[in-house]
Amino acid sequence: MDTKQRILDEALTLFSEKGYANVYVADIAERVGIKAPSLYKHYKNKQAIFDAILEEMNRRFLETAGALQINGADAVADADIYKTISEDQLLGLGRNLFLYFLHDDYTRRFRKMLTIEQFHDKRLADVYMKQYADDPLSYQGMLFGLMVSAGVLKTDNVQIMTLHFYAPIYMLLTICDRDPEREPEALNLLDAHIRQFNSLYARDEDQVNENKKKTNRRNKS
Amino acid sequence: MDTKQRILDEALTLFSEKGYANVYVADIAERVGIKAPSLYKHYKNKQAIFDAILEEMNRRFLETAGALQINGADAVADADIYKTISEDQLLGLGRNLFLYFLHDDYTRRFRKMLTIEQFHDKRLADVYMKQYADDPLSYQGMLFGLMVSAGVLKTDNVQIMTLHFYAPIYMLLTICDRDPEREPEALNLLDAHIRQFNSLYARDEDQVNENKKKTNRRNKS
DNA sequence: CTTGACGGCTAATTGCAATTAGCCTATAAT
DNA sequence: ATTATAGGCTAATTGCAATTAGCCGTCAAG
Repeated sequence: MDTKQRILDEALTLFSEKGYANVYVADIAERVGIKAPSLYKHYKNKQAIFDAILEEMNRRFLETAGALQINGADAVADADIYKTISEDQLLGLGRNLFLYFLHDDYTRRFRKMLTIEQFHDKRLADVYMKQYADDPLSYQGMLFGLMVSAGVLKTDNVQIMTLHFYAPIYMLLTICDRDPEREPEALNLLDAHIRQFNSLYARDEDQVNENKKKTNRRNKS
Repeated sequence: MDTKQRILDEALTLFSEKGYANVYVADIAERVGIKAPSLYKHYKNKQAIFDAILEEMNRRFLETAGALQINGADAVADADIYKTISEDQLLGLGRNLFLYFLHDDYTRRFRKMLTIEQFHDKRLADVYMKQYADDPLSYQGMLFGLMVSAGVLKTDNVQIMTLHFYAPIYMLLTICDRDPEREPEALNLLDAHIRQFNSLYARDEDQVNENKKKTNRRNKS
């Protein structure tokens, strides 16, 4: 069937486990079920395989961008959600993000490969930073900005609040990447983190009620 | 002079920039100012150089353990410090940790090498985790535990509070490792993070005063 | 039915980089 | 003064892994 695609897939798996230099073209071929020279019918050379993976990753990334959701509802489309977000919804947001990053097969392998090869090629460092630092921070920063405007969360500095939300998620992710057995422990910490985050940043009760009234009024009109 | 040591030093620099597999024995030799075959007078083979770096790192790590200080005062020895710690001292703690990790030449190169090679060898993943996740969390957890007992900071969950303090530092560190030009930006975020952390977790003013009285009383007796 | 593109194979070839052989000098110990 | 050792060099050697050459079967288009 689609040998060309299978090559990319197996190559990504191997690169993510051992790094580009430690993977032999023959290894990739074997996994695909062909001999090494046959690979060259599909790709010019080993580097071309690597580059094709990068391209595909870039394509998928653009497709997926902004597709993260809160409990099935499209996050950006319905800004009203954030006016009454509950602790449970915040938990959902964090868990979705964490589990998507951790379990999505393509994402996970790709992240590991980036981690290994990032100092080899500045392009990769940039992709890594964008995908795991800048983009999540700016996306969530926007969400939290909405929540703060709505009075659901309270802070002087949304950027730092976002860092407080995301940095622990990022750190737990790097822990699980290195040692998958620690995932249960990480999930517990994740929940505890988000609950504590919520109680630190949630508006006072007065403000909650105030806000609910406003929302009700708006909904009636 | 001490060629054997210079080999380790140059090798570490190269490994941290390009990864073990992409560094040629001849590169290391050139940097040291000798020819490749001469290296074998000092080390059995390339792998032995790598292993020697690991050993040396382990030795230095044990030496340095617990040597982190708050503004020059030994952190662990004088637990009283934490009873009246100020925002500035907290800033000092965070900056010291961050700048030590980021600028200490040996630490920085070693961390980059670990990052690149961690999936190649489980030992390295373990060292990385210990050095950049578990140890900092448990060390700071202990400090924060003292501060909470002393009533300087307030929380239900010291472990999560520690994560809230350290995870952003860790994340900013990984950003600067990949792109040193972002260090000024990271330092600003670091300060803002710690100030916000302090205002989120600091005891109420009542409790401050309460605590100061107690401390004074204790000091007088 | 034949032809050409596709994709597979085996058997070279190539090229590089680690390592070894073997030699040479300086110096420190006997 | 002799000699052994440490540490450097040049010139092989080795070995592996990427790549190329060249062959073959299949199958779809004409």
